[in-house]
Amino acid sequence: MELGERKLKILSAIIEAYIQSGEPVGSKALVEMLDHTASSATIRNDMADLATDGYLEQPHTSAGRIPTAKAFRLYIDSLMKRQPLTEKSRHEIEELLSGAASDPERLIEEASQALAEVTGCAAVTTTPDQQSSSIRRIEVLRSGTRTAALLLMTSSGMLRSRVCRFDSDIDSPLLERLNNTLSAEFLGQPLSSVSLAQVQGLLVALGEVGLACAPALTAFVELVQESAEAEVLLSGQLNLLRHPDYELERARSLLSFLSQRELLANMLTAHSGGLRVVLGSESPRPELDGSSIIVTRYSLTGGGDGSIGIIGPLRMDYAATIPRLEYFAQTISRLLRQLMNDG
Amino acid sequence: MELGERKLKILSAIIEAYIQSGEPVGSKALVEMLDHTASSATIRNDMADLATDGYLEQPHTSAGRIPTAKAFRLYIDSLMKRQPLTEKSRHEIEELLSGAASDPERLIEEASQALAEVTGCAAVTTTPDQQSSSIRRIEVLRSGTRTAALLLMTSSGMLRSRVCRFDSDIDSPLLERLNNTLSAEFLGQPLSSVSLAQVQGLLVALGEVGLACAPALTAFVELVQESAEAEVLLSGQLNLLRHPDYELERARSLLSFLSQRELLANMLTAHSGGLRVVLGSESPRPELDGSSIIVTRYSLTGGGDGSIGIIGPLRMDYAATIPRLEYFAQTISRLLRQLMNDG
DNA sequence: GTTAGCACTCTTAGTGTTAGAGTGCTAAAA
DNA sequence: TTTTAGCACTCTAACACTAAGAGTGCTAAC
Repeated sequence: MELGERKLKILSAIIEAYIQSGEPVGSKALVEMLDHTASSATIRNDMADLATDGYLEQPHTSAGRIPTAKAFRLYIDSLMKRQPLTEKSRHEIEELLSGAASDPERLIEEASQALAEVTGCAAVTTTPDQQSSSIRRIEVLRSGTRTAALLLMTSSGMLRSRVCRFDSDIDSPLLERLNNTLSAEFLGQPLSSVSLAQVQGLLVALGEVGLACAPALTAFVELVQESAEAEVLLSGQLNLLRHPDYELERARSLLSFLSQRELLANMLTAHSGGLRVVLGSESPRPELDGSSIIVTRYSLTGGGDGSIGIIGPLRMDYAATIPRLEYFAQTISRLLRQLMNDG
Repeated sequence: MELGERKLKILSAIIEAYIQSGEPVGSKALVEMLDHTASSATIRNDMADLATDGYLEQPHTSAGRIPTAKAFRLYIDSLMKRQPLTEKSRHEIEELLSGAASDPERLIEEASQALAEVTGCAAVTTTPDQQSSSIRRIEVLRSGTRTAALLLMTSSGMLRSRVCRFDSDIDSPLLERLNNTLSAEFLGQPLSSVSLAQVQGLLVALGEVGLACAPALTAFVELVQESAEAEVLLSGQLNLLRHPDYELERARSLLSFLSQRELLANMLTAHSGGLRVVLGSESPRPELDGSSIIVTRYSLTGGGDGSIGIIGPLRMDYAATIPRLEYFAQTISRLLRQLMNDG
């Protein structure tokens, strides 16, 4: 299985040509690419070997060769020469992100859009994992005779609010009591530690007003859980429709998969760190066949971190895209740390 | 231009057959549909007349006829017999919506998804117009040495929050002063009345701490403006890709148009009330050609109202879809009123 | 191990043909 | 005057056929 140097060169050339054109690559064209260092017959022999080793396949007898997933894997893991970002594109990215909001969630959303734009793929991000962050502040604010606003702030700077309805009229003392109880119980606690059981305990502790507060407590638990789970943001789906490799059916099934946020979240959070490339055909999901996912992680000082990645056709310019994605992750990490540090 | 009764029947039959099959309709098939009340030759003559009047067109000489936009217009405005909702589908809709959240924004979002599911089209809604609603509560809550959470509640029960960064460290007295000032100035005021000028006046009134509060004031104005403008929610875009009338290019350009939320918002809010059907080819937007938009409005007791509609192929089952949409609008109005009334 | 040459295969584009669907027209019938 | 039957005509879709071109695999020579 050891591939000789020439074979590797041929394989690289085929992959790069295929990435560019999307067409099968023939021996004649390869002679040019390799600067006539070998004849077409030699190249054909090597190609035949590469095909039996599973790196190449033929759409039909008299067509050129197409790299298989195995070939892409090899290319991405060792053959590929990363294309360093030009000063100009660094600048462009910097520009796109520096205008972003000071709200961390918005920053990530805007970064996601920018990434989609820069790479021409769909971009997917998760908001920072909040499992390890804690509750910084809780407020229950009256907003009507029977409604209140529930506000939750986490140590990583995320803000979540929702309207909560009570079953009966509420008054200020009730809310004050609720407020104090919630704050006393949960302030500084990690989000992951808030359990329904604990909250039910509070219901008892609140005594006669406990029952009246039940809807708020339920809403509070939901709010905490909602805050704790990383949210998945998807941008630039339309880019996929623009790419010639996606015909309608494939695009539809991919987009349909991407709209199932939980599945997507699992894919993204499944790995611990570093860059990861998942080639569609390697994954068990048939919807991902013909597509490729590149994910990496950004991290906050507070310990939280999140995923950022792109999804596009298998035939993607990895050498240029991967450094871009990494630069995005770095920049987001830096900006978020800045936000947190003097937050 | 007066069309005789038979011609109208023929036209209706053509439209309905075309809606069902998507194929050109021929005279022979029409003989069956009209229960042999006329011969194919007669029908052909009438069809020729309808074609010269601009109601029908031929893809090519030896094909059947396809209804034009003019025909659809006539059909929708007067020919069509609305298909009343069955008890079962009423129930289904009721079911889908009753499980929805008590937060009005979520309710509308979930309704939008349900509508897309029920109609098989893309659904589009706007959150209630907040121009006429007023500020019910404002809170600035400290969340870090230099950050605070800004919270805005409106009379219609909407909740908006955002993180706001200060340029220097903040303390409780500062925030209390800011809070009091904002509340005193804006509580009960309609959202539309909040102007940058007024806020800048406050900056002066706040005296020495005014400058320190500037970021919060800017954020406040942004938050108000953001709350005031109706938000456009889009669901079920994938449904469009599933429909055979949309090939890739048409779908792409439509989805691309739909992603421009401001344009969409303009289209939706352009009319005052009642149901409206916009046939794509009638609109100046080339992206909408071949598509059709049906919009109506839902309303709140508080005076605010919003749009709800669907977007799908021109060849749509209007007779069944329109009553469904109207039922959605009614139900949402009712649910929102319930929420507001004891809110 | 590499190369030139050549027969072979397969795709693609173009052409011709045919069956079928549907029309428009004309002349007769109501 | 309106409706109908009949028929010639047109156009499409499907199929088969052909020729050109691209690319391979194999063999024999270098």
